Amino acid sequence: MSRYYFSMQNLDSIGTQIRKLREETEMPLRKLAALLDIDQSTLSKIERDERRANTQIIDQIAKIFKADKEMLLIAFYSDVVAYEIREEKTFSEILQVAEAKIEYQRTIKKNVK
Amino acid sequence: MSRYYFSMQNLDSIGTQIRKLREETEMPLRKLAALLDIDQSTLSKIERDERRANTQIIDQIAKIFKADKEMLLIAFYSDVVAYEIREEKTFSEILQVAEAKIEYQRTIKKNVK
DNA sequence: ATAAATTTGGACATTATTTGTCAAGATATT
DNA sequence: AATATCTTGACAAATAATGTCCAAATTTAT
Repeated sequence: MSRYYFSMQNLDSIGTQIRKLREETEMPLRKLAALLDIDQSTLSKIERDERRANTQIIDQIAKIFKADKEMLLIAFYSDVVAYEIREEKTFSEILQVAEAKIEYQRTIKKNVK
Repeated sequence: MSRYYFSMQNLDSIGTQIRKLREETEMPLRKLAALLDIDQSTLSKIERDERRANTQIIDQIAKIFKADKEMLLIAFYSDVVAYEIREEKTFSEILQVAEAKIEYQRTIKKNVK
């Protein structure tokens, strides 16, 4: 159902979600960093939202913990978006217009094909 | 009324909006660039969405053309956001979660004060 | 309580991205 | 055709992101 993520939405940052997945399986940060082929200090910072993850890491995390990749990507991108406009009092309007723009751009693309 | 921007929403990019404002007053690009203290080639690129504007430029544009600064800022930020997630099929969920996160972060801030 | 394992913080070099600037080419206007 | 306007691409400089290391701090196990 299309409102699944809306009703079940998880407001944890992507970093917190990664940390929770890792801790649920009692995997040391050091080991997960090795699996992801990144420095452990980098992973530490990602889990505490001091550094950005990226989609490649999200992808691997989903596989390693058999987690819902789409949900993780939503967490990741919503962090990025929220960070960008968090200080704007019109954040809600900004998001509405952004959505309309994306939809609009897609209808154009379809008609061009 | 709070849904003003929603119903009146302008889906032109910030670049297009700047160009329209400039052309309405028949001001040469060269001259506007001088007022903004940027290179004319940079302004040309901003108007065609090849380079990003910034809030300082938006601010000056609003003053120069006596335009609605808030509307321009919405156009600017919505461009940024739309660009970031335009390829994601879950863009709508991403925006919903981003909004919820910002609201959530603000309630926290208020309670901490 | 101490040792061992784990996580964090900060410095630094490397790489990538953004920004400013210029000059020549293209387009439009007079 | 000359002039004014705008666009394009190249390049350097500034800024930001990323990778890497290691020591300090914290947590866990013995």
